[in-house]
Amino acid sequence: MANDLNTQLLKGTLQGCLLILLSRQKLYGYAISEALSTFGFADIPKGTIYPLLLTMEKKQLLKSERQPSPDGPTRKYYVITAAGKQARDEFIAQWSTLTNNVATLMQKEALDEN
Amino acid sequence: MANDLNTQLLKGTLQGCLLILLSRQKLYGYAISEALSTFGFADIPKGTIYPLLLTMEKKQLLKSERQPSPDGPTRKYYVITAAGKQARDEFIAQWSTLTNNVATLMQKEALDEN
DNA sequence: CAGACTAGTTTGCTTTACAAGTTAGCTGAG
DNA sequence: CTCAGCTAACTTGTAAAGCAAACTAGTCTG
Repeated sequence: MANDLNTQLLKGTLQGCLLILLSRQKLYGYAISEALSTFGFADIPKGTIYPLLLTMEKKQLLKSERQPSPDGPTRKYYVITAAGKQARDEFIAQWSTLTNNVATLMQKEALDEN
Repeated sequence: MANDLNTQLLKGTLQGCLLILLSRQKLYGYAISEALSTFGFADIPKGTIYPLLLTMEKKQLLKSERQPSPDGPTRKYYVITAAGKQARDEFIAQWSTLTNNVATLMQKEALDEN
């Protein structure tokens, strides 16, 4: 329980994370959802990840290639595009700004104990 | 331009920031929007902040007191409640988890240079 | 009085996460 | 052969949150 990631906090972040993940290697949706959990994003539902990948493809941040799988239906691999790399770098810059702002806010504010 | 904070990245974060801000002192909406800009959250629109405060009051994370202002209409000061402090602590925990996850992801992934 | 500033509210739009359900291929147990 | 269980992807509909824009109103200065 405790630290389940609030659905709202994820917004916007997830797309950035996918761009970073796909920077190194092409992956298909099912593998992405497994990879994310190794980074602490436990159980991001497939109802979240697949539609997001489709949207990103429409925005031309990703392109896709179908390849047969040894264990089941055809896989759809996603590859990052030049526009995707640019979006990734913008995400990193914005993320850095945001975390700095929040860190400052948390430092400056003496929190009441209870 | 460059680092204007993406609207999506803010989601969920803003409520946590307000809880932290209001942990130390009661503030009214107009002052909050000015205080936020000193923490790097430049120009969060009033169309964002006022509705959020009302929602948080409905959720009983905040309560409000009206006090006359020397410079204009009556101010509505917001005070954090016990439930608000609990929500604040949960936000801090979740925020910490999220930033750790993203940091790990960014480290592990060697980013292509362009 | 007019304009600028302070202060708060409301309406409607857009994006995004997600639950839930659907389709479909493969493998191994019985 | 059949069925369960896993792999793999897509679709529909809903809710939350940020925000633009418009509106109401009080105060202060020129």
